[in-house]
Amino acid sequence: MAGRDDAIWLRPERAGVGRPAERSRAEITAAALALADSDGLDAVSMRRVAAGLGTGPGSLYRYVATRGELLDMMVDATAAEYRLGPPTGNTVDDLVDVAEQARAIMRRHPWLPGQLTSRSSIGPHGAVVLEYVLGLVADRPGDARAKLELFAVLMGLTALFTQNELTADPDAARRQADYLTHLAGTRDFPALTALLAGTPAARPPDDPFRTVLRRVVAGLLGD
Amino acid sequence: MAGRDDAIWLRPERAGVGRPAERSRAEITAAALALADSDGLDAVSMRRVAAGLGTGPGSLYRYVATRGELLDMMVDATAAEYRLGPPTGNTVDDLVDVAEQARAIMRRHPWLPGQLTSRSSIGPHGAVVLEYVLGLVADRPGDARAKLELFAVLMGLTALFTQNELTADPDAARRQADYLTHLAGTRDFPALTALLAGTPAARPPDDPFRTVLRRVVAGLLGD
DNA sequence: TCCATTCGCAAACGCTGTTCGCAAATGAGC
DNA sequence: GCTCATTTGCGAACAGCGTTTGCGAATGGA
Repeated sequence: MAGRDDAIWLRPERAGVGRPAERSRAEITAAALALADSDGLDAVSMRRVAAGLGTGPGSLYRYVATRGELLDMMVDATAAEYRLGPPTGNTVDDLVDVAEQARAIMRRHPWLPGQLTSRSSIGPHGAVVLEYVLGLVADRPGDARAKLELFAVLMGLTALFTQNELTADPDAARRQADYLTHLAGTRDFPALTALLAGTPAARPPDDPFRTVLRRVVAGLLGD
Repeated sequence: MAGRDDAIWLRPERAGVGRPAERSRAEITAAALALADSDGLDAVSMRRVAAGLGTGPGSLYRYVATRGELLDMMVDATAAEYRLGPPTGNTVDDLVDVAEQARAIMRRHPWLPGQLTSRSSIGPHGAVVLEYVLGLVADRPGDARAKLELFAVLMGLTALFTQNELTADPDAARRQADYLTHLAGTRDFPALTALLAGTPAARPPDDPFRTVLRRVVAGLLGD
């Protein structure tokens, strides 16, 4: 009965009785994380993770009910990398700082943005970040739904931005660029043609992420 | 030699020589789409799609180089559902209208948001939408990178919102809620506790999607 | 009619997540 | 120190997946 209908965070890691486990959730999570960071998320199969730990795939199910739970644990583990100091008092600055830390973490783990946009599970470490953000906007107006939405948009938008600049598959990007330039050769896409004809923009003046995010956050706060 | 290194949109659908194909890309896409709409995206396996067409899985590879290309075709097919009339002249309004249509389309195809945030392939129908949006901001400042980013954020954010309100897996949502209320019972999460203790907000005053999106779009346009 | 070319299809390959049954290991109670 | 309920480790297996391959059948131009 490994797979309960409770969240994995509510299930006790070790039973007080019987033969003690030889491994821990943290150990398995670390192995999966290393695999994902080096070889991509597809490399995180139960077999590969188990092999990295010197065991069989079936054994992992003593620690985890499903592969999805393992992914949830990986995501939550990255949330431990935040360094959340005391707030400055400027709510927008503090929120943008959280987002900037999020982006730095996502850059260290290129598979993370995709997980944050699809899966939205919060574990012990993620809860600390959520609590911090909720504390930042505690004295602001807005109901629970609005504040949780702020958190979701903050993280989601950061994930979208980071995912765009990482462009996981360079081959797919090239195919896409080929097709768009092909369309620009026709007469049916004048705006696209004009866009691609423009100079390649020698260098972006400054990071659009900060400025866009400032505006979005300010907008969400109702300023 | 079905799998070339060109995008599927650049590969001719039918060869001019030899035995003519019995099916078409559109036919296969329609079958896959129906399967996804009714049984979810996981139901779109090469075997199931093929079975729906009364053939074997291997036969599909005469039309498509990979399953990913089939998914790309499904996504592009949904882009045909946009109704893009002449712009009103108010750029923000027109952009928000596109996003609102996107949300309506995503609601009809619950698997779409997830695809739009992960996969970002543009086909013939998607290109029409892109062209329309680029036309809306043609006379605005900003280089190509900024405008393509605007398009990506517009669609991505809409997908995030829609995905949040669809909450694909109700079981996972319950597990998540259980855990958060559990945390609210401890003393380490005062902001979260306060949030969940608040009244359940009888009814949201108006759709947050419109207002949030207006602000984000305005922010991206530099207003 | 010939023939290059394409298509349909059945079989197979390697991989996946997950389940199951049983032997081994453990600590509590006697 | 032994018993025994309980848990763990693990090998084997299952069903399903995406994809490849080889070959007979179908086609239209020469």
